[in-house]
Amino acid sequence: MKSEHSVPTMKDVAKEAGVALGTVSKVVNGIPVGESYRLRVEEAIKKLNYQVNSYAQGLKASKTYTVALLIPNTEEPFFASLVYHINLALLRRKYRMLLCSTDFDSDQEQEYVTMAQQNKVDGIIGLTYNPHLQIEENTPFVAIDRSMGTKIPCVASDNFAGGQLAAEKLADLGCTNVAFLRIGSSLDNEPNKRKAGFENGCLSRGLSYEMKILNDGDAYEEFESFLSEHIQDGKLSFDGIFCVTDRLAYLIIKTLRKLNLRVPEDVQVIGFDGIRPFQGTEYICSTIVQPVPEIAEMCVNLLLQENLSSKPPLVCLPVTYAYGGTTREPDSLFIRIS
Amino acid sequence: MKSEHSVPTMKDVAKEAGVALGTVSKVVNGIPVGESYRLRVEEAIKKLNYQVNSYAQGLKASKTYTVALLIPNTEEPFFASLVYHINLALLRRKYRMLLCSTDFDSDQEQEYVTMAQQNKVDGIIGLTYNPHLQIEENTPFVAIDRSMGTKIPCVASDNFAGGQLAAEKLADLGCTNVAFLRIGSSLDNEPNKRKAGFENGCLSRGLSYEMKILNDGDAYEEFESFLSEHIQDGKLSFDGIFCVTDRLAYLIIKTLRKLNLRVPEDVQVIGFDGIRPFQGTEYICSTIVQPVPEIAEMCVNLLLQENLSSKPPLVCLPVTYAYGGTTREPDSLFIRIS
DNA sequence: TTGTATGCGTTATCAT
DNA sequence: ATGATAACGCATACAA
Repeated sequence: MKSEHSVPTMKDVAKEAGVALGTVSKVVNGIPVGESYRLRVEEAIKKLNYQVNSYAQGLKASKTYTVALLIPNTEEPFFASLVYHINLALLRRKYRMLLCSTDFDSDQEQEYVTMAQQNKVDGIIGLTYNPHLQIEENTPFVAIDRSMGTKIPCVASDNFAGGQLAAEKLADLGCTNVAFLRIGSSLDNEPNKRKAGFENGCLSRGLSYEMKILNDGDAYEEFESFLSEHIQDGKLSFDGIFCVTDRLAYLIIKTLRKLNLRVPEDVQVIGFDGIRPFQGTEYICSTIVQPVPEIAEMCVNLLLQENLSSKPPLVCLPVTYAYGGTTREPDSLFIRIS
Repeated sequence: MKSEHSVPTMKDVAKEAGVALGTVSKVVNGIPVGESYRLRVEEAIKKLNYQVNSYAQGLKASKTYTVALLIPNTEEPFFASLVYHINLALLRRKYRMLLCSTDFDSDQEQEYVTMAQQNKVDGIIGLTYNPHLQIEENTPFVAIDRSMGTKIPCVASDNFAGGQLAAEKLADLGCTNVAFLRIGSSLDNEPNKRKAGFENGCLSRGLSYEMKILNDGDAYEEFESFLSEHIQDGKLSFDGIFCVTDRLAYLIIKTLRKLNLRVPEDVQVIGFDGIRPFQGTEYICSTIVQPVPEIAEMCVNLLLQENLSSKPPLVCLPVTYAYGGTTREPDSLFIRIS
């Protein structure tokens, strides 16, 4: 007999329960049905250990309750956190998540978009770098950190405000001469606004500042020489540094210590992202924290929202400052202020 | 007309190319077909921007090229790395990955197994904690770090050897009196063998050792008092500590420094896992490195292997020691030895 | 209210 | 070699 070897189908359940196929379908989908029928069907389902086949469902309904997430990787802590929170936000809504690691590769990004569409996903969330990414009109797409035209909503932190906040914090903490260090994609994306925000903050608070901006290919060593050049008699000419990411801040702090500069006594450092080495531990440095859970929630909401017409082109979520050991203690700050 | 609004199907392509449905299917699947037909079909596919529907394929073939990964979360660095490498290993084989974050919750673990089976996944890879996880016979399953019976292969690092290696390294580095600190699941899983391996290593190298073992619920502070109790005149009675994970090592190192003990001068610390704060940066501490890429590859290989009969019950992969700043410099070691 | 029949997009088995 | 047709498992419009 067939049903012995293969997984049971609705037909098997119907036969077992002695009812019609449609009745089983209704029971499965919670559509009202005669009490006695329902019981018999439920019993049969348990007996056969029946489970609906999502693929048949998806084919029928052309709705698959699946969303693809395109992200460079899951090892870099910020990405890892994003993946986790988006996964949770989706699972809460009974959606499944197809994870696609793109490794920053434009071709892979395009490939996975195609793959996702073959899979008839209900939507795609993407943190991508390919400036020419082709997306079918009929596949909802939400971008993270990069605007891809008015038809595609973009969700990001308020990077400009974050830059401003960093400048203001450094000013509050007593800095007068600061630097902005940046390395990363030269692509026009949202995180690039951190620079403008920082400049703006420096100007409004009367901080004198300098910038050192590298591109992705450039050697990190350029930062080392930049810093060395600004040391005179063992003293750095900056008393505050804003790094575009916590990752860079981490490296810069190591370099500063190698140069016999104390952090935060000689120079205070603020990063951006809000990375912790492990879950539940302290921040790796003083930092502007991105609201990752909120970003995740917003992406999923926008993606699954029915009325596509009212989708905003850009959503910026508020960031916060957090102490992480590389700026003056918050306590000493209170003393100074009061 | 219909094909204007919905996505094109094979039928649309057939009509466009003026050939039969079956012919299109053959072209799509690379089955030989008359040259002129093939060209016409390919042209029609491009013109309509046709893509095969994986859901219809999956329904027909009851093979979906999808694998589910059950893991507590993707934020903890070790899990994040595992997710990344498993994702790559699957994508290399043209398999898709369904990510399920379980948050260490037994009910969620069971729920996602059921969900995955409904999705007719071709297999499940799981790093789970539910001791009673029910898995359908016909769904291939590979476990990470925990044996779940002889029918389910388990892939793990060689945790016993790792524990041994830690003891041997500490001995090589000049330690004579060491401690083993552990916190974590009391469940019977592979990482628990680190303790036995360490004891074994200590015995064979004549190290005297002490153990402090906490369970998941216990307060971290117990380690602090344990360490405090072992300080006399500002000196710790251990010169080496092996922590069951890098995470714990990280916390312990912070505590040691708070107690005015220098690492590695006063006490050397070795962790386990091989965590880096960011991709491409140095290890967070001296550590026993788990071969994550190899674990990932092995899981995927075992899962997709055809002959289910020859699946080994337990595969242990070799670990390595890596210097990470919390043991004596490898250079000074060479000098000492030579 | 319950049962029956059709179609979702593909693949594969047949005749042609 | 090509084209028609059935079947995969489910949902639903429709008939009973």
